[in-house]
Amino acid sequence: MPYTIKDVAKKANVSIATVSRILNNQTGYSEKTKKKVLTVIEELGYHPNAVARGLVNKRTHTIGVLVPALSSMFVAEVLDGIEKAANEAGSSIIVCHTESNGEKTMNYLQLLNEKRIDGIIFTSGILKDEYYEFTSKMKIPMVLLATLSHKHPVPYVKVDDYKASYAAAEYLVAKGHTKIGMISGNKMDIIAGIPRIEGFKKALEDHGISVNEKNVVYCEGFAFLDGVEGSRKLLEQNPELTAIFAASDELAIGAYSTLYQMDLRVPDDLSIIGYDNLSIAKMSIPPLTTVEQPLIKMGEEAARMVFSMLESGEAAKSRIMPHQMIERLSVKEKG
Amino acid sequence: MPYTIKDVAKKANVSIATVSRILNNQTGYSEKTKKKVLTVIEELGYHPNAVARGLVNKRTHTIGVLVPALSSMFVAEVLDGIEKAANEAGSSIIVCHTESNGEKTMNYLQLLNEKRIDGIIFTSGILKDEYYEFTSKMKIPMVLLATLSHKHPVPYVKVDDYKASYAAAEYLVAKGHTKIGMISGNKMDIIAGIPRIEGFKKALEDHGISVNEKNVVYCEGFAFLDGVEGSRKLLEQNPELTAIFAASDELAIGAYSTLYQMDLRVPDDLSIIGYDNLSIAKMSIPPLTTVEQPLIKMGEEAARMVFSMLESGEAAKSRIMPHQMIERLSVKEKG
DNA sequence: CTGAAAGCGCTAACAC
DNA sequence: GTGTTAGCGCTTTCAG
Repeated sequence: MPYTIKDVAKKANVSIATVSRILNNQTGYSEKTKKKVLTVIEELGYHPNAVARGLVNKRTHTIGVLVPALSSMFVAEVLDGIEKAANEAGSSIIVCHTESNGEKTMNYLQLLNEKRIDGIIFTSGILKDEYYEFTSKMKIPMVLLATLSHKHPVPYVKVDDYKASYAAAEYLVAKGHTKIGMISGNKMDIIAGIPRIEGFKKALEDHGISVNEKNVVYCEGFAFLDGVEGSRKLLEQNPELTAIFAASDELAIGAYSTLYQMDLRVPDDLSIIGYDNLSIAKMSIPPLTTVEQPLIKMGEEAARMVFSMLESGEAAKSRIMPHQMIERLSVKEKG
Repeated sequence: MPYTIKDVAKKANVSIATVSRILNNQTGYSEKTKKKVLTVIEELGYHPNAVARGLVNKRTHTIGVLVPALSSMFVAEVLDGIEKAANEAGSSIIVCHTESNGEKTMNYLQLLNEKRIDGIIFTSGILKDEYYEFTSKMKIPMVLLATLSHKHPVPYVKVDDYKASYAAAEYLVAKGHTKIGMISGNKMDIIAGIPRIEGFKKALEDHGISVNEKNVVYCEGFAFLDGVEGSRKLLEQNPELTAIFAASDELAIGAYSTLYQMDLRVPDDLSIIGYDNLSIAKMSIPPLTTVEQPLIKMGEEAARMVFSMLESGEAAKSRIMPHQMIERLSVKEKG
């Protein structure tokens, strides 16, 4: 049984109020009693009970983080940033693995609500109406990470997918490519799907390259396997491509695999550019040129936004984080 | 302001005690009042405050997970399993990123202590004396994951590193290799370092292959960069190797990179076998043959052990999880 | 079957 | 400066 504030008070011959004041370094006690109390605390190895504190303060110093998948490198990096910033702010994170499943998500939201967490970070996925309604009833700060909502007024931190994709496509064009294909994620995905496809198309158009529907292939998601299938399909329907833009690094690495099986070399036979700059990007052979999303920083930023909202009581304003071209060896200058 | 049990009681014309009984489905109320109370709860959208509950029950339904690095695929998978099992048991996880740093770890332990978490999972790293002393004072279940302690009586769940490495080396031998090198992790690491080295050496010896110190190279850690450097060094000091055992998949992928730069082909010029079976193993080119640690299952198991200790009050017994050879294409039959 | 009341460990008026 | 006391929202005796 851990010691309580009462034990400290008794042993130091003061009231619990005094101990509390010293603990929260408020005013209203002499240097002398402070010293005495601190000594007792030290002796006892006393530490305040955060649960009790939470009950009275209505602050648990814990935030909830909802992620779609835990064993993805994307999520891992984002979590890294969130955890870091949370820790600096004296808070902990509870991570919830939603599998992008509506029911699971609602259950987690319920759980987080009961635990009276201070804020929520909702990562990459669609913010459904029911989520929004529930969380807005909770009246705690929420921020969207690597996603956004056109419908609900929730601040977000993300990269500009449209522009980043535009940049990727333009990079390929600048390297002399004109027959460029794209392996995209889900075309129903309003966040990471459509904008990247549009950005890609627009860049080609702006450079006088006509885009045929045969130039882009739509996958289920953004995973490795989608990439191996997607690239196969893309190459079948359009064998003359010299460069491919993959909407995620995993997709790109998937493409590496099928190209290898087709006995095609990157970048000699085909150039590839990815999106994300996950750790696999530099581990692959050849190292993958890609558009970086500053995932760790984005996580930090999202967490900081939650804390600032908590303090100010005002809605934070959304942040578009800068993307960046990371040039490695998977794109070859053409001609 | 969320509704409280009082609001429910008042609206249902019963006492809070009755509401509490119904909430915890105990006995001592009529079907009729139960129905009435449940209706009110529904109408109000009432949900009990877990913080208040935690204060009286001394159970927060939260466990703390200490991990050395967050953006590692190894940790991501293990977390996946832990989260899953915790969720099934109705608990949440607070993840703490220690960076294998003693001070940070102690701070986290302190924090977790104040938050009155129900149990701890300590993942891959050395359980220092000070950690043990602190946690044993907390008097809550702790289990070690992918690590163990010879000194302190803490249950663990892990693979048998010695045997798994033995198996890896033996596999190479069975494929006809006799000039086999190893890229090991830190040789000071009593958990993941030494046993793997010993298992490797023993396998070779048992098959009549003498092991020279030139056959193994010691790295700082188990990361990609260690692998690129380690393999370079290994090949320099012993150019006639035909196969390499890397003590982690990341180390193996690092080796892929330097081999590629040296214009050596896997597996034609050199066979490679890894350890872990992370998701990169199947994404690499060629797909990596490796010894699997069932990371997700290990995470689940660790969590379940914590909960069973919580219920029974007794120490769980440690579990050695089975490793498994995953044959892919990075090892070539020789001769 | 049901309610009153004490108490979990702490904070925050409010007194002195 | 310091102590007393009333909660925070809930569970749990103990009466009835």
